[in-house]
Amino acid sequence: MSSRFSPHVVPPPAHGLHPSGIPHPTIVSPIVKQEPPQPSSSPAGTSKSPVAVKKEEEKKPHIKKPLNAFMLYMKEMRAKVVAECTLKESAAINQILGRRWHSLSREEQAKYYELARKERQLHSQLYPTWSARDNYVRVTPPGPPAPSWGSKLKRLERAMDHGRV
DNA sequence: CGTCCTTTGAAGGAG
DNA sequence: CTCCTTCAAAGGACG
Repeated sequence: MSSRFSPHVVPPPAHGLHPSGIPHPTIVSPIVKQEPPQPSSSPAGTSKSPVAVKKEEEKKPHIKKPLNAFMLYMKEMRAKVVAECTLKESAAINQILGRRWHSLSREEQAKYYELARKERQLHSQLYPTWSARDNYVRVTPPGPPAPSWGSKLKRLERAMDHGRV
């Protein structure tokens, strides 16, 4: 199995572009938003270089985690569900998506599982050194909970539901 | 303008 | 190995 890939593997993604020429959505530039018009200052000074930054990780463009099967399913069906419902709240839509997910047949679910496999495999080939922890912002405090953790505790409360009944 | 709420899956981290 | 925690999408609601 390990020999599946040609020995000519080229780990260094010097080019952020996918071999197909299609950039991956996982690549998010650190600065995507164009700041609003600024009075005074030097508007002309900063000539907008259309090129330069676009999808290269010159710096560290917060590479997102690869989407799992359900997330991929959500991306496709969400628009449809929203079109049929007057709701737009993701929280409610996601509940419907989750329900519909159970309605899928094995082959249908398998389709998304395999698709997610490719996403992960592609992600790993584009960023072999990337780690899921790189996106971690919330960290579990090693010691006892500090008083500043009031809001964060809500997360822990949900976590309790998972392992605690 | 940031966080919540909500879903499942992945994966790291701790034990 | 098992169990726990965080992030992925994502859009109104809320502070």
